[in-house]
Amino acid sequence: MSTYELPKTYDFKETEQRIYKMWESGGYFQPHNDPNKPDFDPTVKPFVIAIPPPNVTGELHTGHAMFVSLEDLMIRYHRMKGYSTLWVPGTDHAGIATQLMVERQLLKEGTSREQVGREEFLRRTWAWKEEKGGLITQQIRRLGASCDWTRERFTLDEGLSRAVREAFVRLYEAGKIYRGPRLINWSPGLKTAVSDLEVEYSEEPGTLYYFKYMLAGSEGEPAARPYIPVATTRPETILGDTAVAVHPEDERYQQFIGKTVVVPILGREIPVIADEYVEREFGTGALKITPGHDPNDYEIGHRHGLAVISMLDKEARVNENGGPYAGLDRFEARKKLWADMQTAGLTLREEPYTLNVPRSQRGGEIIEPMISEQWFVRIQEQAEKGLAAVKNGDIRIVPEHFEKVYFNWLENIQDWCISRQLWWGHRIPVWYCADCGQQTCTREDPTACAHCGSANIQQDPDVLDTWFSSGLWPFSTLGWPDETPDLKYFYPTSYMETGYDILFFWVARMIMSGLEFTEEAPFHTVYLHGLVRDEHGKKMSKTAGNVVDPLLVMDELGTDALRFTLLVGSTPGKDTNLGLKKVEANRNFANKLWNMGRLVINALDAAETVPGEKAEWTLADSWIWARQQQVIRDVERLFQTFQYGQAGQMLYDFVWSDFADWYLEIAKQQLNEGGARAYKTAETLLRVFDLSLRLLHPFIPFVTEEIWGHLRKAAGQSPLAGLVADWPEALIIARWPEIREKEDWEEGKIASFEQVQEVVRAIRNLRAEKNVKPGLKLPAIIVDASGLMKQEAGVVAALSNLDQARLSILDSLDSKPEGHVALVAGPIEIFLPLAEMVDPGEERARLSKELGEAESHIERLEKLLGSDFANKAPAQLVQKERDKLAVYKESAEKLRAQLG
RNA sequence: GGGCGCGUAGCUCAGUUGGUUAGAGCGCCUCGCUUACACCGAGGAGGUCAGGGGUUCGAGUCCCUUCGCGCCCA
Repeated sequence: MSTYELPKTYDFKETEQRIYKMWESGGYFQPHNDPNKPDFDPTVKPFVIAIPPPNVTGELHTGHAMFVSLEDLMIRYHRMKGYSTLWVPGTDHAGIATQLMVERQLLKEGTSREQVGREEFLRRTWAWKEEKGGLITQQIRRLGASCDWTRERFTLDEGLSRAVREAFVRLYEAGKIYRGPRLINWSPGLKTAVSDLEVEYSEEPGTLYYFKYMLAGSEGEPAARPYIPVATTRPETILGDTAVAVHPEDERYQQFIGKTVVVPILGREIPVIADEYVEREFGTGALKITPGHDPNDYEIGHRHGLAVISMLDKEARVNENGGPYAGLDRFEARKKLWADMQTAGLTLREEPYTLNVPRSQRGGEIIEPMISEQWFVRIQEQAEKGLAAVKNGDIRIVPEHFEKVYFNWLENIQDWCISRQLWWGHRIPVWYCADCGQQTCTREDPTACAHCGSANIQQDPDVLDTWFSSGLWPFSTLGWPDETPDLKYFYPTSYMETGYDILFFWVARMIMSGLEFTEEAPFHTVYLHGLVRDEHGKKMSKTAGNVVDPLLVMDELGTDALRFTLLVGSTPGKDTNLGLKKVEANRNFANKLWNMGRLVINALDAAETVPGEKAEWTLADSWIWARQQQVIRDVERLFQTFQYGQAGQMLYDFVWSDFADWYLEIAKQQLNEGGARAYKTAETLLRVFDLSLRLLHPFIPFVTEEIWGHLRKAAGQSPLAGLVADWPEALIIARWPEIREKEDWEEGKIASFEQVQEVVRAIRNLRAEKNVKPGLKLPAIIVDASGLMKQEAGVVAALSNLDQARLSILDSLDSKPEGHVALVAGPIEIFLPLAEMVDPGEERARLSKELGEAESHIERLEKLLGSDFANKAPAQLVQKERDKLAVYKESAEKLRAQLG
């Protein structure tokens, strides 16, 4: 009979890799409707996500685990709904990170990139990428990611490089790109420009230095000469000062405006200007202006036509403009200059002050604002289009409040510095002619200057910001600029799912690039998830030692457990805390499902043959079915509103608290009855469990696929084979449960079953309270006029461990039976022969307490129903409260009778 | 300086368009290895939803305000 033996504990280690291989080799990750194949049907709707490409140098962290879990959930859900689903995977070349990696390696070998040369360096970097670059994609596979690996891309591969080239040339030709000296963020360690977004500001203790800007041309003793007191946090930049600014209405300095002052030590004369930017309350109210080394000063300098002096070189050492300090490091120069100024009597005082220090996101060195010759994209027009796309609803951001953040950034955007002084990346496709000095920018590498024909041309040495190529990702991965079948069918993509921390870095740039190059929004929905933090909400960091390694978690507790933990309890856009305890609980959930599967499979044996007569559904059958329909409706609604966490929680509760705790226990009884009842029960078990597995599959794909496979096989060999005949060969491509309209009978059955639950709980509660031996089957008298208890006697007896042979169910009872303890559950009374185990005083106290509770509810509800509530609240709601009141009144009456 | 978010059980967090007895996991207490599961089952304790005010028949949920914490932008 029993042909199916499954181990008692779900073995995820044995299962996960095998299942993943089965999926991948089965081709299930590829869209079922493929525009490159002859049977392509253009009317089938696609659902597409472009993966946020992880750094090719990267190793799996919880952020990856988060986005993979979410995107795989979205993808699997849509796949099951019948969309032609495509999830495009790939990696990002990560200019700085990768270059650093290889440079470190070279350093170990005692050489450097400069020594080996550009060509050799790139060869080594590619070699490194080929060798180690696949690691992250393997790790993403472990998470169960159902992306189409046959379409995997890399930002530096041939196709994507062509897309980058095309994009650059188009912008260049349209005059939307320019080269020039501007103030940018310079990383002296990496010796490259970095993006504003790659600079972090940290509050650090520092000093505010007060000193004298002496009025030019004044005579006499230095101590008596007029001066403007100025405060600065960076005295070394005095060497680059080109003005002193005061507020135009500041009475203290009125007489200085328009005059000139003398730069300490250097002796240059610079003007005193008036600008409203100056805060009169800060420092001395007079501000030194260094346009070459401060963004705000740069602005002011621009307004006033001031000279811009760069006083630092690429390694942040003082250059020839620093006079006697030339050659000194920026921090040494600070000390030396200040000391010299002290000697010269130009200093006033020093105060401790908290600085906002710009530091590189990578490496943490102090970033230097510097004037540098770089390439920029004119961003204004693109930004306006990007704003419009969200404002007019072409793109929706979830959660909505990030729209404001997005608007705010785009409204204040600066031209985008796209050149980087690196070697690893897309080289800027511009050649300079040594003869005529003109630039040549073409789609194919030129051999001669486009202007004078000279062969004496040289390519710009810089590469493009990595985000330039990432910005093209949603369409470059589909073949753009070619009008490939993939691009035509799958573009625009559907969702862009990523962390809110790269809303500006990436999402905004993709939107702008998409609109610029394809004239379409690259996706219609942006879903942003929060950061993954440790158990106590702290940011994970190596120094704090609280980093959770998703690979170790998967080793110990399984991929499904990790995924479910990340998905459930997290809310869009909000940070999530990841605690191992939670993962463990979800590991247990997977095991619970496994064992439910074992029970259901065993139950199939109970349905020996297809019975001749038909059995009606029992109350429990109707209840679990109605409950599940409710859950299907709710889950659908939650998916539509991106509330995946809640959907998962709801499924967890349904499966564990309703299906396992109640229905399975009742089903065991029904199976024991044999015949048509057992058959019908097995059928219900199979159907409800099947739907549960389908609903859970996007959350926990491995365990559901594994159990479902066993279920399908076992059912196929049973008399219930007809039920599984239309199941596909794998759960991953099974159909998502369809919503059915609520039918009239559902609410009534649910209410009746809840009445049964209440009676059972009341009896269990009393047994526990009075320490009745767990194994002891008690006789009982139940009084119920409705007929429900008579009908459900078997269920009540089994679940509350009553002796059914000694269970009498009466319509009414004139007086309380001797030697019994009374329980009241709404309109139903239960009498258990426990009087001898119970102290009468205690018993009265228990009943009085219950009566008190009922009476307080009655009072509350009568007051509520007597108020405006009855007139103003929806009728349905008022009726609900009236019904409740009736039940409490009935209970109270019964309890009063007991207390007699 | 501007903007955003958060404060719910001992801990970590959920909580639909406001609907009247606020949920989960872990932890804690009492029982129980009953042939799906001890990665389990049954029962229980534990909350003036940060404080104050307002709107409403009704507020954890909406508005104002105070306090505390966090993030983003300048």
